[in-house]
Amino acid sequence: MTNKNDSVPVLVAVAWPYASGSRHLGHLAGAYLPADVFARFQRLAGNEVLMVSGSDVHGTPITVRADSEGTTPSDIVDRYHKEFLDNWEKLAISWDLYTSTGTDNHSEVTHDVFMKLFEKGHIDKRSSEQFYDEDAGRFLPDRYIEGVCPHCEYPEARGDQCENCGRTLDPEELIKPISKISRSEPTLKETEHFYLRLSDFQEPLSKWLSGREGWRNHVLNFSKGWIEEGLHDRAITRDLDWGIEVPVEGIGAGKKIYVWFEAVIGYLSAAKEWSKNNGSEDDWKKWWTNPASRSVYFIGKDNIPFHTIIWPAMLIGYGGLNLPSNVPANQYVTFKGGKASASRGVGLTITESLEVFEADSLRYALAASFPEQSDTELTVEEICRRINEELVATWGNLVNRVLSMIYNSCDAQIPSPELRNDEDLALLKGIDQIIELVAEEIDKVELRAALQKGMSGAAEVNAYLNSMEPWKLSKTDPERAATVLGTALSAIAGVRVCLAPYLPFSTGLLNDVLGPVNSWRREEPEHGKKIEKPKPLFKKVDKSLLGLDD
RNA sequence: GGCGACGUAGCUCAGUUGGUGAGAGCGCGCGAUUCAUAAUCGCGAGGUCGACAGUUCAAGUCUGUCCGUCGCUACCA
Repeated sequence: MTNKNDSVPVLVAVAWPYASGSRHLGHLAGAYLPADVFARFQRLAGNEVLMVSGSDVHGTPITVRADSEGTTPSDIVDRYHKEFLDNWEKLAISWDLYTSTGTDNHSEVTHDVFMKLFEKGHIDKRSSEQFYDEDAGRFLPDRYIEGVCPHCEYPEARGDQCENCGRTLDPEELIKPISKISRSEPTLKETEHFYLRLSDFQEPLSKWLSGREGWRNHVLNFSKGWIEEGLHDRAITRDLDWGIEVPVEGIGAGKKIYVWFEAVIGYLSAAKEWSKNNGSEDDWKKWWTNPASRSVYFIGKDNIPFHTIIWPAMLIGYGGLNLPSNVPANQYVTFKGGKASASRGVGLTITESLEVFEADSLRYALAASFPEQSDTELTVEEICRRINEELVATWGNLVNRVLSMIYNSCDAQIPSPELRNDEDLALLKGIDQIIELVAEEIDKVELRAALQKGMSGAAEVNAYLNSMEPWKLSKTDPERAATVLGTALSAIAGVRVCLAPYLPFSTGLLNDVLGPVNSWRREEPEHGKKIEKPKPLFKKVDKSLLGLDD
């Protein structure tokens, strides 16, 4: 296992939340929370973690939303960026930097990557025809064009897809296309765009992917499938007002870098921004150019090709930067069988959830259901059940019963470890083994199994107490009772280490008694120390008060 | 339509490269216990591993077909 002597830099790269609307529990369970658990563990294991992300502030859905609300894209972005920051604070997501793609730094880094790929010939310029709105004086994104669907004759099909029959469309296929902006008929007009020559990277990517070990099967299969179908060059500029400027003269006004190209660069630009903020401009290289560094990308499965194909292609083209060590993409959390979606009202948003659940309780319930291998069905009922029947009953109650007994029958003093017998030591040995096993699981990003393993430690301590019956010993053999309770408290200190990455708030509540968790091992409680009258770590959820129709 | 995945106890899910009688948590039943947020501990019932066919000495695990569910299909990212 890792320790201080062979500390490894670990880049924890987290999907950039799209500032087009509230994020929901699927996003939280899919990317942000697993990343936080992983990062917290790596820090405790003594590794140098850099965990970065930020709000993705560009892209069509944001402009669409702004238009429909009669406001500006930056208003939309500000609103949701603020909401996200509030979400992260309430959940204690431990970013080293949470920024946005709207910074000057991000533009500069994006331009640098663009120009390097351009100079190396991996980006070239091509002409194509696109719909142009004469009245509005602008080119139209596909979804700004409406018309009659050629398949089902639905009258309000969008240029990218018909909502009625579900087929994907090209805008040229629409019968009687009209611009959503001016309601006039758009005309096809020639426009020039830059393309990323993904086809240049077919071979190196294929080779790179076939050497990946320890990756999740669905991630590898999906990525290899993409490559086998053949990689197509993709346009990386758009005729838009909202986005990052194209850093080349003479391509024409009103062109911006397409958001999929610049958003992934955020991982790099955020690392550089963090470096500048923290004094040493070159610190980012520790995670990006040092071959011993690990970079782990936490994303949902819908983002897989961008992180296993496109971003690696850009990195290979750029040269000298680390490719992803692992992309443990999660599957979906589903609600009533369907993918969570805030816009369609499926499932809860993070903000809504935090209004009814304590942060640690929510973190526990989601972590216990991380969709690591397959889509996982989640309901409000299930979240309550996880909290009340597992978290509170097994762990919260364990802490409370032990502290209460120490408070009531040991003079509120942490007992001495001196008189421990073989049974006591066997319990602690078992807990220490669990701590090691949990470390292995988390390091493999098997976070759900690791949490269950940690909770099994709490069950072992409960079993130990039931067998020792310190509440009886306190009447017949107070000294032995104290030893048992001291042993149980020490075991709790061990279990707490396992749960610390998952439950930062309630772990912190024990700091007064046990001291802070500073490393990945059980610390013996300070005997003789006085404790306060214990309070429960968690509140039970009263389902009847929730009033939620999931 | 094409591609990817999923379909294992009432529920949510695990099941490395095919190999002793199929697992966990919760729920349920019985018993123990009463220190603790009516919490805990022990035991138990419960599954022809979606269907059919095939490969093999041996398949939940490989192959094919079918049924069902979900997602993607490149201008959402």
